[in-house]
Amino acid sequence: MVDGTLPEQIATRLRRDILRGKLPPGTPVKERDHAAELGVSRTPMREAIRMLAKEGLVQLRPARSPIVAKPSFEEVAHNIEVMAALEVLSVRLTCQRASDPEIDEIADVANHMQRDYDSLDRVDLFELDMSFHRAIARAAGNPVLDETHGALLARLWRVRYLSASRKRSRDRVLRQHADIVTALRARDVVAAQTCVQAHLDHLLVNVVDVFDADETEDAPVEE
Amino acid sequence: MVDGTLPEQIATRLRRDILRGKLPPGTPVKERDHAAELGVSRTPMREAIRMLAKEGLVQLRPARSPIVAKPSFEEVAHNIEVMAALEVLSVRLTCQRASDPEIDEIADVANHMQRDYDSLDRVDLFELDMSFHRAIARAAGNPVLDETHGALLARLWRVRYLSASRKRSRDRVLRQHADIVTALRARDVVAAQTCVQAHLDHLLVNVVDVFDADETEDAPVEE
DNA sequence: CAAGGAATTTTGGTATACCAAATCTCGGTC
DNA sequence: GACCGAGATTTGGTATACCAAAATTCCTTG
Repeated sequence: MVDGTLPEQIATRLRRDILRGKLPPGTPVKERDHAAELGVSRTPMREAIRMLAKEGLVQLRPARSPIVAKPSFEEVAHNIEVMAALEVLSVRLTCQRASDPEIDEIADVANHMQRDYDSLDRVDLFELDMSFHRAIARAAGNPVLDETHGALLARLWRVRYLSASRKRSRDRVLRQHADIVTALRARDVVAAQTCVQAHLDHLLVNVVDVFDADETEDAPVEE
Repeated sequence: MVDGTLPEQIATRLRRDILRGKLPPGTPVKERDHAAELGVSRTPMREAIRMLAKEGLVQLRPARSPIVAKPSFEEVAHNIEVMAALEVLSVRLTCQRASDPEIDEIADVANHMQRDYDSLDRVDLFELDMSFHRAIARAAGNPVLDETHGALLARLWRVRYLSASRKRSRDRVLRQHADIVTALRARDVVAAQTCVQAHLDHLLVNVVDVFDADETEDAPVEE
């Protein structure tokens, strides 16, 4: 988890601060102040901010302080829509090209997640779920697909972090993961695509819940 | 075409040099030298190089000079594979959600291209073809899709630039564009997706030709 | 003459200082 | 009292200087 390059370390630090809520949406991210606070120069801080911008966590504005992004529901929905298309492509390619051991790697993640579901905390499980999706994208054997998918997945960090807190959908998530693995093993393209699409559709539903809860909470604040 | 920000100007300049062959693949891109040559500092040059890296034109290496990337056929094929998935998604969303005027914008590009095909030079036509694909991605009304697709399209600049020289496929390209527009107007999801997929499959075939010609030419050079 | 190591040079990484534009504030005027 | 403008301040953009790591080269030694 320890990154070598300084900008990445800074980005990791900022990312955590944003996700933990220490830097709420709308907060300006002034490169001078944050650089001084972390004891680094503006140059690597600048680069770190660009990274976060690429991930969609902060929003760059011309001749203006970048601010912590507050993704609207529409934006998140758009992200998921694209990600679904990429994962549907992934499972098709995986069914057609991947070797059995490569599919086993996906299965391993799913099994690990299922086995340790009760003993791990939310964040660990959240990381495992991300790993599952990454494994799917990687198994397709298309680096461009993997990279593009990874960029989108990174953008969903925050909202997925929130929706991971919901334990209600626990059984369904595990079941869907298992279904996907089964379909991949059977090389059943249609079934795999259907399962993946369903999985992400449910993610979208969870996101709707998160946003609903968030909005009813924000309403009285009159931002 | 005039950009305000200095890093973008530098990136544009470097991009042209790379595409024109002034900086052949494998050439190290030393930020010091190029910055001095352009009369700018290393800071914006640095940022420009990162941009080109994101576009896949140069390849960053840890503790090493970035070099001009030489995309292998596999990489290009992987790019096209992902782009096809995104455009298939695009036309589906466009059929389902776009307004008729939005579809008209796509048709305008296609018509413009067809009308002026003989009076424009290769580069202009190439730009128009890119515009057509961009228009498709934009009409879907999903900014994330548009942006992701745009990044991929940027990566194909070089190879598409080369394959645009081939006049053989002229009629087919125009016909396919027309077919896509027709399908979109009819809101025929299946037909539109089929047409788009076929269009990109043909692009891949053109790319194969380009690479074949390139390799038989490279062979005696013994790089 | 070859092989290994040390020093030099090259290169990217980082820090700092300067600049220009945009914002905010405060004072003056209508 | 409200509005407009000039100046001060804040902020990102850019240039430059310094540093540390890595590659190369040359000298020394077996």
